[in-house]
Amino acid sequence: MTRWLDDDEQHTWRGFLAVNRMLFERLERQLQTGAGMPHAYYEILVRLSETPGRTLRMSELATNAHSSRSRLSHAVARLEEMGWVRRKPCASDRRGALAELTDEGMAALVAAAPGHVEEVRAQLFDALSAEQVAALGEIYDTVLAHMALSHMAPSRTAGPHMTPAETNAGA
Amino acid sequence: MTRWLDDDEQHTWRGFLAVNRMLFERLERQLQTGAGMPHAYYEILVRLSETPGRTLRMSELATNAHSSRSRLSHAVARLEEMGWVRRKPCASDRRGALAELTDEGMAALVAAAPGHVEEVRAQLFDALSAEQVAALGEIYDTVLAHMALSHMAPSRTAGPHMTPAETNAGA
DNA sequence: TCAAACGTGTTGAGGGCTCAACTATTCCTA
DNA sequence: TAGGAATAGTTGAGCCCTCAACACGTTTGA
Repeated sequence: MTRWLDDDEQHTWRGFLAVNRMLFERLERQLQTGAGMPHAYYEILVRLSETPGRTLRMSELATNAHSSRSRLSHAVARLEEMGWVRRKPCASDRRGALAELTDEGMAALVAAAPGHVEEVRAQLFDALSAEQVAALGEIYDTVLAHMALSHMAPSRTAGPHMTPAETNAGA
Repeated sequence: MTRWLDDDEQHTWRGFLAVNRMLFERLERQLQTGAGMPHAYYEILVRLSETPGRTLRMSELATNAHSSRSRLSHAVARLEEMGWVRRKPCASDRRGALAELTDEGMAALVAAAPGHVEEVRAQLFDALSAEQVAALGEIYDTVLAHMALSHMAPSRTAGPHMTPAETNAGA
């Protein structure tokens, strides 16, 4: 019943896993030692910095930074301790909260950016041609569109993943 | 000085980040609720299951599963508690340790695999044509080859510690 | 031969994340 | 316009991971 991965899919999937783990490990290390923050925090600062007024509702920030509400709440608490973000009440909705990037936070981001971009370049883009970069971007767009759809469509039946080798595909 | 990302690169990079966070979030959730293990542990079980004798040296297992030694050590401790893996001394090198997949561990993997594969398919491969799958696999191969090289031939010019490099907006 | 260097694996502290439960506010509708 | 449902955000427990330090076995070279 299970639609196991064929050889091409298996190969691509293992490449995906390897690239992701290695790339993120290196990015995290670079950001942590070079700028004292994990990548998730960097992303939060970036999104705030791109917003006019450098201020966003928590929930909107969560969406932009691909974060859960809970994760963002913990993260902003930490970022507040560091003095990089400030919480403010939301005038139009008293349930809400606003997160505002402080000048110190902006400075931390400006200081972190060059080293981070260099690492992304060194690990990823330096390996790829312009055509490959474009192709990769299109593939990601396709996947994102698909994920957004499947998020609304229901019915997840049980099904399998990597073949446990010894059981053979049967497993 | 900084070689910022151009528009295509920026677009691809943001797609990469979005796909990765969403995909892993869904995979982790599926595996956790469906099989009671995080993806990192699933990967460890897979690598062991693929080895004749279902046994590997810790360091080799770490490499295969894209794990640090420390992470693997913690993980195997946990997997031992669950009864899915057993540690054994290594005869040829008394520093070493072997990790062996137990029958219970194999059963857990066989039970977990269908649901996991289905999720990978639903979230990723169902969105892509065979050509896209192949193209993606080649791109990952390229990146992996590049990463392996840059790992040995260092000379990261900017140095591991970046001085908060004053300048430039961007982010 | 034996000490220094190296390799292998473990440990514990600390931090980030998920999950579920919770408070507070706003929306919806009868 | 009250009451329930939905939304916004927070919190704490528990788990996983990283980092640095450690223990111990092996290799090397003077």
